[in-house]
Amino acid sequence: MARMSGRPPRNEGEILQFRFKVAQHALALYRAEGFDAVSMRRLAKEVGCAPMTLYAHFDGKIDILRHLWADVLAEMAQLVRKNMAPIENPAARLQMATRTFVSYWIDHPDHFRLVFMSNEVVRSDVRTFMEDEKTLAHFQMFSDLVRDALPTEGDVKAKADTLISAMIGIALCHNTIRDYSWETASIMTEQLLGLIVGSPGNGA
Amino acid sequence: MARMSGRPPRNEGEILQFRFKVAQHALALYRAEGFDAVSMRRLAKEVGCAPMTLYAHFDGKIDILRHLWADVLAEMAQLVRKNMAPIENPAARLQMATRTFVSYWIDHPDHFRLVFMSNEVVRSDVRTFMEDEKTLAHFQMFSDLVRDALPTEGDVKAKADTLISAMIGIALCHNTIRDYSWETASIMTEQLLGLIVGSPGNGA
DNA sequence: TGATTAATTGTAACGCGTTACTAGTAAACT
DNA sequence: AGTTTACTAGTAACGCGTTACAATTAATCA
Repeated sequence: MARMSGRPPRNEGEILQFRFKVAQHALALYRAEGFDAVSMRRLAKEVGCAPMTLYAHFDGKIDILRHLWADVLAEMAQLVRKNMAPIENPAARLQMATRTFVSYWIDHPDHFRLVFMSNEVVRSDVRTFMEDEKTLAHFQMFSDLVRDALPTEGDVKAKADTLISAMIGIALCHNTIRDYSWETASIMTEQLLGLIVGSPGNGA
Repeated sequence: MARMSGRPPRNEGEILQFRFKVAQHALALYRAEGFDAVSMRRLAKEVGCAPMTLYAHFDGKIDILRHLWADVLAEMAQLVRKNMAPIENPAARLQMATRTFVSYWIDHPDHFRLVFMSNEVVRSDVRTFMEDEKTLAHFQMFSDLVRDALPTEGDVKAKADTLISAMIGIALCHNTIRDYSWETASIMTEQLLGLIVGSPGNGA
């Protein structure tokens, strides 16, 4: 066994190149015509391959959507950084970051739906989100902000994670549960910031 | 115009009866075989009507899913109340409620997906969630808990809403973004409770 | 050249949510 | 009875994600 003849396996560079090409088209499609336009059949037509070829290169649709997540998250992170740029004070920086983060997802419910509400993600153990370190860094950013804003160190990771989850939760509630008359998002973020920089509370 | 002949419109009671019957079957289907089993065609077969008849009585699938939301939320609220029952101290009651709430959605990711991640909900102005006051009361419960646990009054609504959003956010993050190594849910809820009863901070 | 193997294509199918439209039935009227 | 009207059943269609499988093309060997 282990014959040496026949067509050789595809170059690894070519594999990545095709995946990138598909991701590009998917992104363009999403940006131009929205979420519903990004279908496997449509995407294949756009790329110029047969619909079933996509399944040879991706595990399924969510495997393609992950690239869109990364793009949207990058856009969001860039906006946060831009709004923070002129601010010096650490607490004020954290405040601006938090406000921008929440506002972004409320102002772009379609993006929120894409990133945080793509169904079929809950089940299955397939890795879903962090395809590379860049995406992870967008979350890490808040850890740094919290660290800088805290008067005393300790609980940085816990507070940052709680902050992130809560921010996403605020966006989720505003975007989905519309009948309930929520308090303003800005008021809620203010509450959250009180949680971070406020009580000395627990810790060593 | 306005002829008096012909078959009279359906009795309002019959309308509600049919809707209730469908909701019952949908619920049984969901409880027995999970989310994916609740399809329009399958549900119609279960009810004993043609698939298209459902569309004469409901706006679409999400209009049926709303009844499942109500049921799941009721189950959750009942569990919260049961766990709170033996506790007297207001702060401890709030703590138990918060923990139970978050744990419920983490322990039942399928329920979470059903209630908070049903797609197609974001768009359109159709009322989505609160079909009756009972569902709303499950959220109101936390307002009462917060009020009782607060040393001084003020900001009850804001703190309760922030708490609810944050709890849901924690569950969402745990259920969807698995690659990121989140802090424990219990630690996060503890952080949140610090937000409520902790800092005297803002307010009158 | 022909053989071998990888990759792609094509076609069909399944069930899904949803829309449109036609035919049929049920209950009131004259 | 016959007519009018409200409702239901039925059928077909569209595009969707996905699986399965046969047919085809492409690239490397001997």
